Formats: sequence, C-alpha cells, structure tokens
Amino acid sequence: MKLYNTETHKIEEFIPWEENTVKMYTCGPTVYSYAHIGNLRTYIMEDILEKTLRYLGYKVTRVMNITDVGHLSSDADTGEDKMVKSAQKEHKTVLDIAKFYTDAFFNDTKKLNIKTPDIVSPATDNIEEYIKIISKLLDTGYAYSAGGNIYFDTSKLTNYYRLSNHIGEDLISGVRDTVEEDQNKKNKTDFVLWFTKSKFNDQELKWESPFGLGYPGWHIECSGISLKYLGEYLDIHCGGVDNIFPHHTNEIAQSESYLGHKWCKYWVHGEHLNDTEGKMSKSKGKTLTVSFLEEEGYNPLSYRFLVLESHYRKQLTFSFESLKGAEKAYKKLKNKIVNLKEEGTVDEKIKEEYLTKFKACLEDDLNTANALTLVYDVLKLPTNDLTKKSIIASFDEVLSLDLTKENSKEVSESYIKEMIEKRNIAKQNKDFATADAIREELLKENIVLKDTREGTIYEVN
RNA sequence: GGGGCUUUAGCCAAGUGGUAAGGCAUGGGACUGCAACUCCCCGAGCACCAGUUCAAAUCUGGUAGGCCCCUCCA
Repeated sequence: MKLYNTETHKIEEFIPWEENTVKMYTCGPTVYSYAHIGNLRTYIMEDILEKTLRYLGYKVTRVMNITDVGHLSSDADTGEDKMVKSAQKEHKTVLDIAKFYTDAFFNDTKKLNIKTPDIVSPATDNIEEYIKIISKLLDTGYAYSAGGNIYFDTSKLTNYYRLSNHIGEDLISGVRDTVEEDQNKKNKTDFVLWFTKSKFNDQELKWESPFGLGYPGWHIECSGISLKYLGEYLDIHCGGVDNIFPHHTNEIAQSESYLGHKWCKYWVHGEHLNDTEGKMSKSKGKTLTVSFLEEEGYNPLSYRFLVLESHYRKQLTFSFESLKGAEKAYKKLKNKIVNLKEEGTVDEKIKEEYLTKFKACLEDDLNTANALTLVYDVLKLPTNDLTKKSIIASFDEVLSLDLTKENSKEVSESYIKEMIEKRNIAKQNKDFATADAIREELLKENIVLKDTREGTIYEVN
C-alpha cells in the first residue's frame, strides 16, 4: 500500500521492517478533559489505517499511550501540568481525573466504532522504562543535568529537524508570548527528560530515580512505551499534525540516540478539523464533544461518515450544515443497504472484483472518499441483493459504519404490526386524524412508517 | 521573520496531462388522503493572470484569499 510519510515528505510504498507484520504506535490522549471531535478525527484515521492493514492481511500490533503525567502547558520547565491543574480545579486527585477522562475517551471512541488498540498503557505505568533510557542518554552524552532537571541536548544531532523541515536558525523562540524561556537549557530546542525541581512540589505523582525524586517529561513517555511494547524497530507512528514539532521530533531524537539506529520507518499524521474560526482546541474554551453531537440529535456515526468523506491529510472545516448533510446521506445509504433482500447466492466473481477495487482505494494513501463512493457503485450493480450486501459487509470491516446492521428497536414487532393495521383501517374510513396520530405515536419510538405500493412498511430510525 | 498546506457547483468532495466521479441540498416530475420514503430528470469547466504542451483542474512562474506550524494542542 502507499502511504504519505511525513519524514520523507512524500508518498511511499509501505514496506514494514518484518514481512507481513506491522508494529504501530499511536499517540493517545492527555486525559485532563473530554476529547473533542477534532481530536477524534485523528483516531478515526488511525482506526482506518489499522483496519486497512489487517484487511490487507498484515499482522498488526497497535499500541497507544494515555498521557496521565508530565504534560506541561509548555515545553520549558515553566508552565502548569495539565493533569495537576485539572485535578485542582475539580478537587480530585490526578489519578481520579485520569481514570474519569480515560473512561470518557474510550466511551467516545466506542460510539465512533473505533477499535481499542491491542495495548493501551498509561504513562505512569512505565517509569522504569524512562529511567533506563534517560540513564543511557546521560552515559552517552546525549543528555545533561541542569538546575535539577535532565535535558536532551539537541545540538548533538545533525538532522534534528528532519521531520518538520524547520530550519533551526529561523525558529523564533517563544513565538507565543505565553511561553517563557528556560534558562537551564543549552539550546533553545533542548527539552526536559526528567523533572525534579522544587517548584513542582505540587505535583502529586513523583518517583524515585537516579536523577532524584521527580517525574518524566512529556516526550519520553511515547518513546518508552513504544520501545517497551514494540521493540527497537517500529513501522508506523501516528498522531495529529501538531505533534510533528516538537513531540515527534523529540521522540526521534531520544529514541534513535538511545538505540543507535533508525527507529521508525513511517510517520503518519492526521490533519486538523477546524471550525469556522480556525483550529479546534481544548484550550480555546468551547468544546465540541461526541456527547454534544448526541444531545443535538446526531448519530456519532454520521460524524464518522463525514470524516471518511474527506481525506485525512486535508484540513476539514466542521459545520453543522455539513454534519447535517452527512447524517442525511448516511441514513439514506444505510436504509438502502439494510433493505436489501437476503435472496440469491453471492456472485463471488463480482464480489472479488469489488473487494479488489475497495482495497485499491485504501491502498492509495487511505482514500476513504473513493472507498465510500464504491458503496454507492455496488448498490447500482446489476446483481442480486445478497451479493451487494455481502460486498458491503466486507467493506464495513474497515469503514465501520454499521452499514449492514439494522437499528435495534425498543418496541415489539407485533405491536408495530398491530398499529399499522389500526392505521390502515382508519385510512380506509378516511379518518386521517387517527391515522396521522398513529404515525406520530410510532415516530416517537423511532419507527418511521412508509406507504408503498405493496402496503405499509416501517424502518427503525 | 521563517516554513508548509490549501482554493473544484449552495455544501462535503474525487481527480496527478486527454477533455469534470459520487453524495447532500435546491428545483421539476411520478407516487401519496397529506407527508415521508422511493424512483426519474436537471447544475460547474475547476480563485485569477501568464507560460509549457497537439492537449492542463492536473506541470511551471506569479497574484489574491483561507488555514496551519515555529516548544498548549489530535
């Protein structure tokens, strides 16, 4: 398959380190508040990538971290820890906060049919791994101690910027005025591996280490967890584009300095979901969450549909107009598929042909928009319903839109039949008020009546 | 100040040199007690300018707009 690799800045043929095996690491959430739908866009992309690889026959192991410590609001030794801040605000312990928002996160991903990675590991579970890496980096001179903290020395590397294509001299330190410069650093891009400074006394979680009582920096956790669970050779590392610099840049720096050889082959980044004002952000105040979409009456899968309609490397501007369009399109599409009859035998030749086309779309740097269009093409095929359904069910292993799954209804089949019968009698008697009342009644239970030439049928909305 | 991305009908979009997929919405029609559903029909020449080419939405240069990154973020 072909994938865009941020590191080489071009689309490449995907060839894993080991044949037919993929080791995949995806940066997880910092669990200090709810994920917004922009965050979730990246997880949808990663889900599609993982499922595509499996669909193509690769053996995939996917790992994701949960950031529950060390993520400061700045990369200098200033700034508040996001977790601590949130805990103080809600009068809870850091671990309570982490548990609460981790659960909320997986609740959201479940609603979006995002598969939970094979291994999910919180940053706080892997402290010994970070200590091991930092110790070696100190021994080999890639790290230094200053002002009580351990820093990575970025001047030891010749191609530190290769991921982002930045030019060191052109970087403006503190382009955001909220960022303070850390005087302990030898170079402006150096970053903290381990904190011990007394000014972080309010940090709840601290661990003993050869460098003193303290806690790890943000970047080291992903390297540590990835190396621990996926070994020295990683195939794919994913995340949002905002992680390219500095997070992933720093991961490469510390991991490869530690290992002494190339670490990750492919870097895959998801573009942002913007709102009409620009980038969505947890720190900007308003947060569009999955629960909010539900409160507004939208099916979370309509959002997944919307995301799949566009390409993961293209910025997407969110609006309720486009979500509404996606919801409508999604419902119509699903209804058509669910109403396909289970008759005939599957035409394996046609099925094979379309599965091949489907794979070709995904192999083309995850062209989900074209993959979705194929669903429409299949519905128009001059073949029997069962074949169509069978093909689409296969597509849905990757798309995960519940395309062939009927909505469950709260009321019984016999009750609906009875109501339809009553309504038909009312209609015959020209008692349209009663007929409409029955229709309304059923609509409350999400049962939509449809009068066709063959009689009245219903759908579960 | 530096770097990158992007611009296709009302909206979401595909397209990577050979004459503009698909979906949603709108409008028209069939159906209907009304409606919904369903079915049929209908829309752009690809931000702009200048090049390259037999041929450009697709390549090159420039102009304009939008967005992002340069230590909060997916």
